Amino acid sequence: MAIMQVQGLRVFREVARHGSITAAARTLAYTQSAVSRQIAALEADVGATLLDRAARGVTLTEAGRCLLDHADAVLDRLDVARRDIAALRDLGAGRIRIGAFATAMAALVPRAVAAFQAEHPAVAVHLVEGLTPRLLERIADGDADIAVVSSPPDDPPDHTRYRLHHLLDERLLVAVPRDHRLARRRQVRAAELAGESFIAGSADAEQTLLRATLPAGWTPRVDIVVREWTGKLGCVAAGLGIALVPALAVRATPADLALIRLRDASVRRIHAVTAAGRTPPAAVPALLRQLRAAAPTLTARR
Amino acid sequence: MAIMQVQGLRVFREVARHGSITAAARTLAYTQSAVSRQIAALEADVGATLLDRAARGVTLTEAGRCLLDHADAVLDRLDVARRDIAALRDLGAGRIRIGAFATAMAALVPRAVAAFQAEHPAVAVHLVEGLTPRLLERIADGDADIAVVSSPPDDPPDHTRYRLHHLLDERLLVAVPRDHRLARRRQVRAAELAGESFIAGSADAEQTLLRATLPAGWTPRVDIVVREWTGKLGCVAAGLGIALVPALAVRATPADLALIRLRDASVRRIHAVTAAGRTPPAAVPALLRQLRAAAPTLTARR
DNA sequence: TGGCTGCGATGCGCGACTAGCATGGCCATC
DNA sequence: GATGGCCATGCTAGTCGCGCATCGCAGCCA
Repeated sequence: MAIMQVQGLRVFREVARHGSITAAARTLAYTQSAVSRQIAALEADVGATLLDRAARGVTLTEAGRCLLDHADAVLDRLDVARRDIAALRDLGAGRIRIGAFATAMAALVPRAVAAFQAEHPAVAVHLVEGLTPRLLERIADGDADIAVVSSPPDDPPDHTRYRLHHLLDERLLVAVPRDHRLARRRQVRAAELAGESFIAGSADAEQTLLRATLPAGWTPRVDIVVREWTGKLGCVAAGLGIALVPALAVRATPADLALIRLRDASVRRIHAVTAAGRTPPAAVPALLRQLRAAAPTLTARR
Repeated sequence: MAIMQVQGLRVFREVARHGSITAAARTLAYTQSAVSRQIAALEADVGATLLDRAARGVTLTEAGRCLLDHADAVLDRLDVARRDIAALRDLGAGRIRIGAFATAMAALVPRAVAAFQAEHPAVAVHLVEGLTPRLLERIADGDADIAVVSSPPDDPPDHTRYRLHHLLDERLLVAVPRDHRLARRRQVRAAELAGESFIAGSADAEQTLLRATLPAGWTPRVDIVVREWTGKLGCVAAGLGIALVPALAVRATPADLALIRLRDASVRRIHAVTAAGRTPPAAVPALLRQLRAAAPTLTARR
């Protein structure tokens, strides 16, 4: 048995509106016979007479009136469905869930998101900060749509599970006081920092940053631990030591200290990551474009 | 372009439920290829990818989840429509608007309606009392579904505009006091009533009742006018005169008077009338059956 | 690592469906 | 009684959709 064709309902609604099969056929660009048959099929389907045929057009029966209500609702709902999906596609609606590691949250992601929202104000943005492994989990589980993660060049996220969109390679900077012996240098080698006292964000964080590059067995001397960037850089400015600064964390060069490129430090590769097998929300490519646009502004050296 | 086939939505819902095209195909008794194509067609129609195809089954995309909501609503609504129409057809719902002239309201219609309601308690019954011409108007205008009307045998309602369902021919009775000279008779001729004093319901109502049969120029003598049947029959019992009584108005023979069949009075034909060109609500045939069942019980002479 | 299995996509062919054409019947109007 | 408008229907051709078979791909296991 035919299963209540949408086309049939559409035709039926038009017939009901016009009170005439012929008139409905005209506006639908069908022949009268086609419409007549559509109605007949619909009647056979629902098992009731829908129209009373008279000399001048047709009239709805009780069953016809009943069906018309439902047909209107159904057709309207289908229009809504079509519109909703189009809105999702054209970024007139929807949602994007973004994950990013802490440093990316400093400037890269906020700038990209701001530009994205200016372009697509109807899309809801969810932001989550986290460490790279956890962010990748979220992507794999479908709990986030896109994540900005950092990874060593020799250990990128599994490209069979993730689609990687390279954004930039993050340089590591060294912050030194204005009067430091290296303050005039544009770049230094890590080895030259041996013997310096490091001001760290946490006891072993800088070790992680330097580990890949520094000679094995060499451990930077950490005398002061300061959590916040402002405090850390304040200590540097006061001459208490030097500090490693990921380039992404720098929004503007502070006046009272120097930032020197660490020449041979392993760069961290910054990727935007999406799930490999999944069709991303339409907002993802748009945000990706903004991330790509924002990335160069943060790698340029001042 | 195809217009969002219902079948497509149904298939899509099943696929979403199972998370697998093959599994959905099995439960739908289709081949995997058919379902795969249905989904592809739906995707082309809405202009968005609905499923992510993985090695183990499929997952909904954002657009897919969006469409699923709407598809559920639409399919549910179609089921409701089907159910509603079936209910109308099977008298599990709906309404019937009945018109009837006053005398029919005394017993015929109430009995039929009572039996009908016992059979189909879900159908709402609207009752309207009125004169035959007005009732016929209502039928023609679609303001009533069925009407019980009376008409002279030689002037039935226009059968091109109305479907007539003959219920009974109503005899006219004469009510006389128990000690009246005619009280023992089973029937009388109208001519035998000449000279009698009539107790009428209204000044000229009885003339209407008798006009067709009585010799032209003969006018029954009306001395007393009493509106109500009970009062009218009370007057007869008290010996104040005799009265004409439509058979339908008699529910039980009063003990204190005699009812005599008026042999040559023009009978009134009682029809149930429906609109000729219109499909009646399903309740109409059912009520018609009850009217036909109730009619004989009111024509049988006690 | 190579066969195996399960899943979805697709080329091909046939059957069913459906729209169009032409015709016929019915009713109202002139 | 003729005419015109409206709906139903027999017939035909084009289209669509399903099934069959096959292919490609990914994960699994020995």
